Amino acid sequence: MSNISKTTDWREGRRRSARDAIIDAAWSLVAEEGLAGLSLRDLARRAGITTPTVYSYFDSKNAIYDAMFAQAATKFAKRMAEPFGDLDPLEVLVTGVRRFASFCTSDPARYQLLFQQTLPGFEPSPESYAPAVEALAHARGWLARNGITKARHVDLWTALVTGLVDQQISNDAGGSRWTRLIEESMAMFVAHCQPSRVSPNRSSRQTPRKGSLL
Amino acid sequence: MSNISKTTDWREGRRRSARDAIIDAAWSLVAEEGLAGLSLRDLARRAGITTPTVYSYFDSKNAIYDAMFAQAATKFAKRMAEPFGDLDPLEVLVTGVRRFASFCTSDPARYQLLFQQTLPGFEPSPESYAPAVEALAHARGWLARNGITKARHVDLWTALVTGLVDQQISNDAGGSRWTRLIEESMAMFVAHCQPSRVSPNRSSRQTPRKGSLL
DNA sequence: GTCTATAGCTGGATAGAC
DNA sequence: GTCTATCCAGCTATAGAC
Repeated sequence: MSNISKTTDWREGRRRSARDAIIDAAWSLVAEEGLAGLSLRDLARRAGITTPTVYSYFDSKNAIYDAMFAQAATKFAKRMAEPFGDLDPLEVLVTGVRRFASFCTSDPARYQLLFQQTLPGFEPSPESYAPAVEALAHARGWLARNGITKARHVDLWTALVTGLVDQQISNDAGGSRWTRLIEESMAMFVAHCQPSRVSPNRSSRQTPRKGSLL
Repeated sequence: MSNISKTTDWREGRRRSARDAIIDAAWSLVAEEGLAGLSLRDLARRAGITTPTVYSYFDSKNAIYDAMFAQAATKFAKRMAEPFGDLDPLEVLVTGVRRFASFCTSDPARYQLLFQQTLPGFEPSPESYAPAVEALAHARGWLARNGITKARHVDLWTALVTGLVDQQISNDAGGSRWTRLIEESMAMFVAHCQPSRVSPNRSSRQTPRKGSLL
């Protein structure tokens, strides 16, 4: 099918892993200096190359941030898409939120890049952004399994979940003061959205699904 | 009581208003350029002075941030301390959270400075920080009026409230997509904390108050 | 592709005249 | 207190040899 020679593939592969090595160095740097503290000098030094060499792989500093965003969004999507096995709807929701929280708290700089728009002058390209929306569609699926499809309730859920994660990262880094509230808060939330629910099956959907996933 | 001459008072007043003018210029700048985009050159230009003159009022750039923090924290404390008139406990809570959200969303840069620890290399001095904790004590009072005093519930409440505000600022600036959920979310929260409550009075406190306010 | 060298700019902060 | 002039450090990005 392809007429690309083995040599070209090989070079492409090398180029790719060199790019990845730079991105890896970038992540380790922002973990220490903060997301905004990324300088191309330090980055080059840590990657074992010089500043101009960085420019042979990335057009600009923002292109580096964009590659970091794309990598993070892809990992995020994969993590959210992992199957749950045989769990009932509420357990799916709780486990999913735990996953989300674990993903976020394990690397605050990554969380800041992905979910807080706080980097001056940077916004991700549509290609980099795409996996992130895909991942959020999964979250909607978790809610839908609990019969929760109203936009108002989805918004309330995003506020609750991001609030827990945000407080955890900002005020108890490394601990579990807020993440341990996940189960209780999800029970509260589901009980609020399904006031008359008796059994945890899908019998009493509040709104008909249109074209939503799951 | 004081032996300070009128002249000295006058000069002190002038010095003070000059400081205030610089801080005002700083707020208008960060509203446009973002909190991290504050440069002393631009600040001086906007304040109608030159860079060295800024240094005759503030020792460093961080001292300017600290003065901004102090001013914001003081305004915050005053806003939170305003009386509520004759409201029942739940109305007090809802009104208080609305106040908090209104304060936060009306100036995102101020919110970022006060509540998100995102400025590289800056942390407020204890003096500047003091009014902020005072204000949070008021919030505890709103909760206590609803019989909510458990640390776990207070944490859940802070996550919920900051999550709503955060989503509002990040994803619907200028709108009300999340702030309009305040009443519903507070009802959900209070119902969860007071599962057996029948009437909205203070009859069924869950935990005895120790030395808490109100 | 990788280097040395450096351009070009902006930042915070200071010296010293007035 | 306010200015002009300037220092020095850091940054992104590029030119050009190899």
